[in-house]
Amino acid sequence: MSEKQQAAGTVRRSDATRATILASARERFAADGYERATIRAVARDARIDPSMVMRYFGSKEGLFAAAVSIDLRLPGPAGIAPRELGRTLVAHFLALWEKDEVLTALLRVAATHPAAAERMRGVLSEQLEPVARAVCPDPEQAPLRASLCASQVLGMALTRFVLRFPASAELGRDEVVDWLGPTLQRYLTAETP
Amino acid sequence: MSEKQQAAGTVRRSDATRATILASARERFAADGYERATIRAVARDARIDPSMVMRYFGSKEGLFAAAVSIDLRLPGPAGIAPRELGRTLVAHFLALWEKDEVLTALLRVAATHPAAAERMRGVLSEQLEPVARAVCPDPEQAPLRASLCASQVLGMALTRFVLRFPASAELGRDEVVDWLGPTLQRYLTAETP
DNA sequence: GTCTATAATTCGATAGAC
DNA sequence: GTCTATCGAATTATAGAC
Repeated sequence: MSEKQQAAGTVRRSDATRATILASARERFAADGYERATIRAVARDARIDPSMVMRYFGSKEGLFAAAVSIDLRLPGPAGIAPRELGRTLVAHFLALWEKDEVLTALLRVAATHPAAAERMRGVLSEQLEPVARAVCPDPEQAPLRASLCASQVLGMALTRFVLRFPASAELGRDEVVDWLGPTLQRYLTAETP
Repeated sequence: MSEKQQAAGTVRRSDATRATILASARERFAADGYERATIRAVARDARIDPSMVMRYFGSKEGLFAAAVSIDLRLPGPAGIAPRELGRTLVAHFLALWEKDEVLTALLRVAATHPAAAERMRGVLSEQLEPVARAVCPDPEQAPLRASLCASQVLGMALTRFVLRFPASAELGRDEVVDWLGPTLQRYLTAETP
């Protein structure tokens, strides 16, 4: 509280710098993963001094945590036609992945960074499980149903945005929805096979 | 050809050392990814000197290439009941993932290592596309059908073996086959949605 | 074949001038 | 707030003794 007061809504120079650093960090983490995304490279992209990154975020871990902080805000099952739930979820996830590089960064880093994997697990299951709990035949199966949906959504994200399989990357958004929608629909609502 | 002759079938000391190094390398790459799997750590696991790894494999790249060299040997579509193709493929992939850590290592490294991603693309699509070409309605769609199958298979491998989502990791093999089998079946044989 | 020593980089993080 | 200089540690890779 000994800091200088800051009126709400104003833009300090430091806020712009922070935002620039975070944008560069997301790009680097999404492109290279955790280890190869160096603070020096992030700083170079943001055209500032590497020591500024440390000043603002304390450490590389702090930078990563700030860069991938996000709120998915999946739509609740209310207001969606039950038969369209699978397609709606796929379309929503697709939009989230393409909006920025936060999820791509999180996925790529999660492959080798335990804390990021934990974060991915929390982000997805905490958002998907409520949906599954609301619509699947047995609410106790919500974690199972949600994890099945996650496996297909993350698998498509992996082949499309991370591994860049041509046939996956070149699919139109509508085609992805048409193919994966029924899969998620079944994972959520079908009786146990 | 100036090397000492080696009768086929005998086991040199160096062959045992090579095999030990490769086993340790697979474990480390599977657990830590490319950057954090250091030659020193591999050597320590194999209880040999780090310089021996360089002597045998020339470089870290060479070690990785040798550690993940594998032949999937997917069963051809011949001899499988067409209606059981999806389930058969899922069961076969599951067995391959659990046989050793080669595929887990390849997947984890592929997230940040372009050469590994290229290898994963080749390994999977070259094995899956022929199957898809033989059974899908329009052979021209084989790459598309194969990439859809890959997205679901790799997605399950990701959540089960790499990110270790509890609900995915605790699934029994039969449950995985029951849930994913129909998905692959549809990706391979369904009419374009 | 095996090991020691070390070269050559590169990284995260810190100290401190301005 | 910004930058220079640098520390200490870790890495891959090489040279060479034994």
